Amino acid sequence: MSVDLELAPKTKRAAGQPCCEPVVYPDVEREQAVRIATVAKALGDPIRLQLIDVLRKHAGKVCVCELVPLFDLSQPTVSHHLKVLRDAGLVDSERQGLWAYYYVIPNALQELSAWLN
Amino acid sequence: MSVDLELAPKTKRAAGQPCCEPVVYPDVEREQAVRIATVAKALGDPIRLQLIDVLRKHAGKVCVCELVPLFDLSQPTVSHHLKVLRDAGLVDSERQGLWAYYYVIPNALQELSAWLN
DNA sequence: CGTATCCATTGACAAACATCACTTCAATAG
DNA sequence: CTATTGAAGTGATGTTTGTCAATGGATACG
Repeated sequence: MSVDLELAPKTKRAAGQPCCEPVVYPDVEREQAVRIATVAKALGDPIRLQLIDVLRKHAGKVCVCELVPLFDLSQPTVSHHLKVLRDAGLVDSERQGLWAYYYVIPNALQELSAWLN
Repeated sequence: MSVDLELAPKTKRAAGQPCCEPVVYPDVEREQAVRIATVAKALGDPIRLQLIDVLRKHAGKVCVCELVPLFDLSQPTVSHHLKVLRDAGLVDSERQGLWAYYYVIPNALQELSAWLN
């Protein structure tokens, strides 16, 4: 992110004076923040976090029919969470006949991870 | 997380047979998932992500009056986001006279970061 | 005192979200 | 072709979220 803002000095001031200098926020940072926050938001549900966890641990493609019984949720609800993860760019799926196999998109978590470290 | 589940083999099967073996989901994992998802959820808004970013970059305590002008938001809204971050255990604040200074709680992001890596 | 300032809280409201029952679609089996 | 099955889509519903205007509480200043 590298928000290189010179924040105003944190000193007390006389009444009537403005607290801080006006600060301009760079738009570039904002776009990156939106991207990272989108990923974080998708992970911000325990079910989805566990879905990603299972998919990552399995290191391959996992059938939806194996994912549904892991949770105490209806099949459409699990399907909905998978769609949220797909819309956020974290997973993708592949159909083989009746079955649908999901997998984590490589490096999808990288920008968030890099920002955290 | 280490979800050590033996997922059912992803082989096709005859009609009338159940798709997967019943799988039990361990409760311990669930609690950790809830904790990590709580942190991720708090970061799942661009404003809050930028707030955390500024607080981390500044490596100290930052006055609210310096944070508000960074965003095109009303002061109560910024205050609300700071409260969400505090409720999630990511930041804490300290009052000095009229001013309130926020800072990132050390290691608050560690469990999420560790899970991602 | 009285007034100004910083910040949090409240109330309100539209938008987004999580969930389920129901339905639809595609593909396979018989 | 028909019936069955896996998975996605729809509609409805109750909850949560993001935002602001208005208010309140505490502190500093004169």
